[in-house]
Amino acid sequence: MRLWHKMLQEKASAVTDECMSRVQTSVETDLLPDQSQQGLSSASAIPSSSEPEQSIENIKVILHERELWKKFHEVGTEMIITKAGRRMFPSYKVKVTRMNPKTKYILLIDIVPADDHRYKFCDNKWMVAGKAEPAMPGRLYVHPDSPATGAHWMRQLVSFQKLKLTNNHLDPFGHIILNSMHKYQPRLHIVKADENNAFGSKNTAYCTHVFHETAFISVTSYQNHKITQLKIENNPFAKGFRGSEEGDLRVSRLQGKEFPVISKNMVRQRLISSHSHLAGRLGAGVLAGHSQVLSSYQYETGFPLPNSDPQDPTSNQFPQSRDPSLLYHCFKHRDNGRHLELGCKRSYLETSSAGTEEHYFRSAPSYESSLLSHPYCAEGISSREACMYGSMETESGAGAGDTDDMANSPSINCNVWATVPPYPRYSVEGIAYQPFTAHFTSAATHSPVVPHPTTSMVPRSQGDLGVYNSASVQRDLSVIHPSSSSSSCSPVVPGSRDRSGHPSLYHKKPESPLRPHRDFSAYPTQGSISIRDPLCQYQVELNSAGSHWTDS
DNA sequence: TCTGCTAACACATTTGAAAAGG
DNA sequence: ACCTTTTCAAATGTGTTAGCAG
Repeated sequence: MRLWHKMLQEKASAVTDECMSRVQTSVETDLLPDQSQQGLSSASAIPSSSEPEQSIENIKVILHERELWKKFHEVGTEMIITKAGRRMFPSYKVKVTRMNPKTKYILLIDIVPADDHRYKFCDNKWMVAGKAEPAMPGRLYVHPDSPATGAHWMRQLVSFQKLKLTNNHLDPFGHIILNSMHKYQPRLHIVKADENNAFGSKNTAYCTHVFHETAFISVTSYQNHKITQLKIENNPFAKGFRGSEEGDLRVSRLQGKEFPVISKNMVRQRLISSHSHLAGRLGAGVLAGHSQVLSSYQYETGFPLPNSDPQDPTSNQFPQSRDPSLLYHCFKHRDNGRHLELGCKRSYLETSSAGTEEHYFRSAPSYESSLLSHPYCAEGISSREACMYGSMETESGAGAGDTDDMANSPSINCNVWATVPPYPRYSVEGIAYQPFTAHFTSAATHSPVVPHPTTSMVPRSQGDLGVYNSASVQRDLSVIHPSSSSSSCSPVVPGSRDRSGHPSLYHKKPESPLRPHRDFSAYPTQGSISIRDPLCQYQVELNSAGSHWTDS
């Protein structure tokens, strides 16, 4: 952690003292009564007296369908990840207010590890099963409407429902890559577009909002039957699995039987439930109790109750990004009873430790700064689908669990776009921000990690998808703070320029129209990235020594 | 044997183009 | 000719399941 802190300081070296002094690090969970009644969770930054009323830290974000999220969260949200990519459900939707109606903003989401553990579903509970796998490339999902004016964002719900999760490390579609059986925390970033409708320059202000009820464990198949039932009950696409009250009639219908059939998963779940339930209450006679439990649907929740605060911030210290390579993508895209073993070391609940929101906010490092250290340009964006930015950059030597340094870190939360490489040892080379279809070879030259899809690989235009890998996303944004919701913001640091003299690393021409349907593309502009070609994927490799997730 | 992953499957919803109507 | 509404097929999203692999 000390190394991590040092690196942050190095990163901040390019930032003026004035900038540092103006850093807005404190954020506040703000759940308004009326919003609570609406089932909305809001997160807003503490307003800065020196900032205009509609400055970025005043933006309020309300999580849509918060009650539904809480339902899942109380049971232990699981999100299916597949090779082809799977949507999240509940989908991430927010209501944004207090934006400057005329200012243009870019909304994006990233999903960062919530801790450095690998989990397994044991005894109907999520338990730590070991150390986490190396983090996947930290991709960002940029809302397809970005950039858009505050009036646009506030007009209606902002939906990220088309965000997809995958476990394919070589995913060519720009989906967010996750490891199965790991816990993750989605985060929303609101970035103020600069004068060029871009962000990435030093003077880019942004804020980050985290709703802890959106945390989830990624799985390739559902582990907790309660989650399955919640999904079936609430997801329209799963209506086909809604049977009668028993919920199994469809299964029997599919199998041409006249009686309900208990699926394997349900049997597993019920056995697990009965095992734990009876073991706890009866201590014996498990077999005798099975039939009763099978019919009574008594399940134990795998996640701790809300009050137990499984997303405790102090439990979320974990190494940051692990892979040195940085990738930019942008291309168009059409869019068991076996768990009864008792070898679990400690429960998922136990991995959390007590912590306060105050602690979280005060100790929050500047993990956003590097997220924004890579260029984004929405020029030419014309896709209804989102752009995704990802990073495979990693940090070696950064350890998990060093909470003290984190808590004691002074104003390192300088939320401005880095104008120099986040870390001296990293450098962007071999700029490959070229239309994928036209510069395949060139891009491939610089990107040995992610395969370069040809146009033939791209499904028909169900969605135009841009993928951007943001350096340091994993590294600097990985520590999740478990308040009911939280946010952190930054002020604008005016007058800054990137190394190439451009006002920003990512930019969009001011005249670029805002359309409902957009195509995303990116192109290099002397070290900056912009988006132009709807059928492209861009990759940039950071020149950095390989790093590994270490415990140091 | 245990555990996790994948592909195929059936069903429901969404999407978008074509047809119909005003 | 233009616009709106309706229709319908294809695409997409979903959980389940059997089988495979380490």
